[in-house]
Amino acid sequence: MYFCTHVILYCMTLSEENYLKAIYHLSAKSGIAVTTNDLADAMDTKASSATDMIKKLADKDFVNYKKYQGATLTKEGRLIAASIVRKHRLWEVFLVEKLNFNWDEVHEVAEHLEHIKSDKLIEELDAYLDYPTVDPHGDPIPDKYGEIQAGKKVPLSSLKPSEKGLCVGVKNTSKEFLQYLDKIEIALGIELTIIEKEVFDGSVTIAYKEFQKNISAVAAANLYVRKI
Amino acid sequence: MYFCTHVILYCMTLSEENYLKAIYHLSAKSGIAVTTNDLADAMDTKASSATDMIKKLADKDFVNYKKYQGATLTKEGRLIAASIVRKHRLWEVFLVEKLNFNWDEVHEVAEHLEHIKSDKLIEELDAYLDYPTVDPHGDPIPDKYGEIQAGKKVPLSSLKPSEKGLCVGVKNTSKEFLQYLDKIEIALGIELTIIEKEVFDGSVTIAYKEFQKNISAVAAANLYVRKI
DNA sequence: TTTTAAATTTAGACAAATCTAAAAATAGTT
DNA sequence: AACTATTTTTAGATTTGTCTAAATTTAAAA
Ligand SMILES: [Mn+2]
Ligand SMILES: [Mn+2]
Ligand SMILES: [Mn+2]
Ligand SMILES: [Mn+2]
Repeated sequence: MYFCTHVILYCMTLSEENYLKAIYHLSAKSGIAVTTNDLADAMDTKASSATDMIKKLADKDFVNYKKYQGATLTKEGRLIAASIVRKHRLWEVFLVEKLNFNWDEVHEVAEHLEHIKSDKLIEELDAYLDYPTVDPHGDPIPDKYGEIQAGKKVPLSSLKPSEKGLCVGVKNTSKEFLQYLDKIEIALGIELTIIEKEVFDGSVTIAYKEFQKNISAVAAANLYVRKI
Repeated sequence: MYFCTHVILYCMTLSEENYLKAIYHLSAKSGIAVTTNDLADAMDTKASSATDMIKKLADKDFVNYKKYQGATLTKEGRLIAASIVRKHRLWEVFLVEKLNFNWDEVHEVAEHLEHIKSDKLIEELDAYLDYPTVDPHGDPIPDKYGEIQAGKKVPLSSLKPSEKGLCVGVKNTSKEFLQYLDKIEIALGIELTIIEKEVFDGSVTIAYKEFQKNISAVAAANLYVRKI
């Protein structure tokens, strides 16, 4: 018995899946209905295109929509979106763990792999990877029911001097930031201790491994830790 | 340095790739130019659609085309088609070797995976699978230059009594035939000896493993062996 | 409250890939 | 060679996802 077979039967187009996923991510961030403009920005299209697609998704009962009021996911829409995110993140784990990809190289390929439709494929891949719970960027992998068990991660910038955190994820996943972290040898699973916070620019001095370094407020805000 | 980067830049559509692959398979079979009707049949579309696509591929210099004369691949078209077949067959190996798929389950998923565009992905996959030369059905995997080193396989039906063959592939790849082979415990790599050929219906009695069985002329014609 | 600005939707157009129906070319047959 | 049947191409229509430009609605400001 594999993941949401009853839903996959709806046989969505590539575009429908990508819009649904964008709505999923945007509404997770804001908590409220996703606006047409935000959706268009996220999808790199125009507002009129977003409106068209929202209507189509509403027709299929994947989103709730009232004119001028933005869109929210229905239970079914959320499940489909979560399954796409699940696939995306499992493939990212595969690429890093098995195929020697670096964590800054996986996203683009995963954008395509996430649309492959096969329940057996994704369940076998999950097993093959030994049921990972987070992807290479520390983002949680929804289970086959679309649920994520969130370890409550906080930005490093929220910690105070002498507090310790386990590095569990990144907010910004740009190549530039990931490569910066590589350069200063910060990776997921590393323990960080806050030494000092500079008042005037928010930069943070942290100790980890054998290092003690100062990172900018921007960097600290984009690195997630779990307090320990 | 990965496979035909200069070609992938052409950024083909899904449909273009599938037509090109169909022309590749059809022309390999017949040796001559692929007709519009044959192509339409293979693609499960109408002749008019095949004509349209042939024209588009000819515009892009992937096929040679003169009205009413059918289509042949250009060097560039053949390279792209071979790269898609290469990806298809490597993914089939992956699914069987790593994800516990049976050989009758892989084709449909591979039809989708073959369109994922990433040179690094496919080269790393190739290495991860230890550079296989044939897929789970015994079909050869083109190398990164589109070349296949064909082990000259012949249908089992062409062997005479007392001749031996190593089972290396199947012609018919339908679920039904593959499951039939599973049932009678014939798999790739098995040694077969012809005991007797029935004149009136062409059926063949073969010995393999601990068995001696009679298979139909149709089955024998669809099982490839390499004489030993 | 009126006016202005911003966000959203509608209307109409376009490219890609397909179809049906009709025309044109080729191949086969008398 | 002339006729017929088959194959192939063209013409015109349709669906999907996109766009621009214009109209409408909502939000903000005066
Ligand atoms: Mn990603
Ligand atoms: Mn990720
Ligand atoms: Mn196959
Ligand atoms: Mn195969």
